[in-house]
Amino acid sequence: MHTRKSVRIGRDTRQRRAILEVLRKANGPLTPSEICRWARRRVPSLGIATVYRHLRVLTAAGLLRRVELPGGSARFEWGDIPHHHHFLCRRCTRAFCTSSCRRRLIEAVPRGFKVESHEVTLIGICRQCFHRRKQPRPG
Amino acid sequence: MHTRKSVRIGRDTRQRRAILEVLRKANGPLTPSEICRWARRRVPSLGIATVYRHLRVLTAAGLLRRVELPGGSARFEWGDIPHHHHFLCRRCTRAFCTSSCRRRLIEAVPRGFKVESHEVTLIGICRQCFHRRKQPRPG
DNA sequence: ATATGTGCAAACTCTTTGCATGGAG
DNA sequence: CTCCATGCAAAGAGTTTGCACATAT
Repeated sequence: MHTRKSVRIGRDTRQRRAILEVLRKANGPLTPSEICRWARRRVPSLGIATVYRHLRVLTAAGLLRRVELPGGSARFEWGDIPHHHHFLCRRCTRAFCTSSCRRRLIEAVPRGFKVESHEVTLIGICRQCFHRRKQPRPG
Repeated sequence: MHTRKSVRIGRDTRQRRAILEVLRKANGPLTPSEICRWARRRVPSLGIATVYRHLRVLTAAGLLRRVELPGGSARFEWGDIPHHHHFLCRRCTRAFCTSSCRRRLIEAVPRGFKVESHEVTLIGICRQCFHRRKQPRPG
């Protein structure tokens, strides 16, 4: 594990390794409870508070990125993947990464306002939900 | 007050009038607590639960629209204004309407996924926060 | 050995719900 | 007069914090 900026990210524990491995294998940003549910396969005693603590520290260090999509909890994804957007399934509420941002996004904003970043969320139905009746498990 | 679809929206009370008037005068979508705070100028006894109940009914009836922006509570705005996006001030967390969506927004999504709607949020600093030191009141 | 991490439970915030009373129709 | 709406309080969900014990370094 390497920190880019020599930022304090604390000790290398089983819990942290489990959390990072879940996120490394995910195909989109995950919520804290999703992360906890999956990481418990490796560390069954893992508490949700520990997940929140790691997510906060690792996000501050730049190793993870916080993604806020409409509707639910904040989600977390690997921090060094290039700029892109997300697809949020209205039915199962899972989020998926889209391909990178292709077009210049220029929105008129009032004079004097400073745009520092933007978030694009596409909302609809994912392929699995389109074909299935039951709500699939996250992951 | 006219309902478009003859949908049940319930009685015309002081509380409802106060909530709708706050939203009619707002320059952007407001959170339930912002709406409650402002509507209490007209109806001091107004409870937050009543605000939530009206917002749910009026949104279901199409009179209001629910706007989910990154970071906080859902926000509500008048339902019949044309398609547009929002500017969210990172500092005071107030949301403002931008001018309408000028460009076609085409994002590549995985095959089989159905895009039904999208949300664009621009994040940055609003003019007041850029010039002021203190967090301004919502509204 | 020592300082940090962990799990549990409690605190907190946001939102919803149950219930007795108030008020619109 | 009859329901529906209201306000309060309690119940739930999601997130944070305090504390005693466990553990990485």
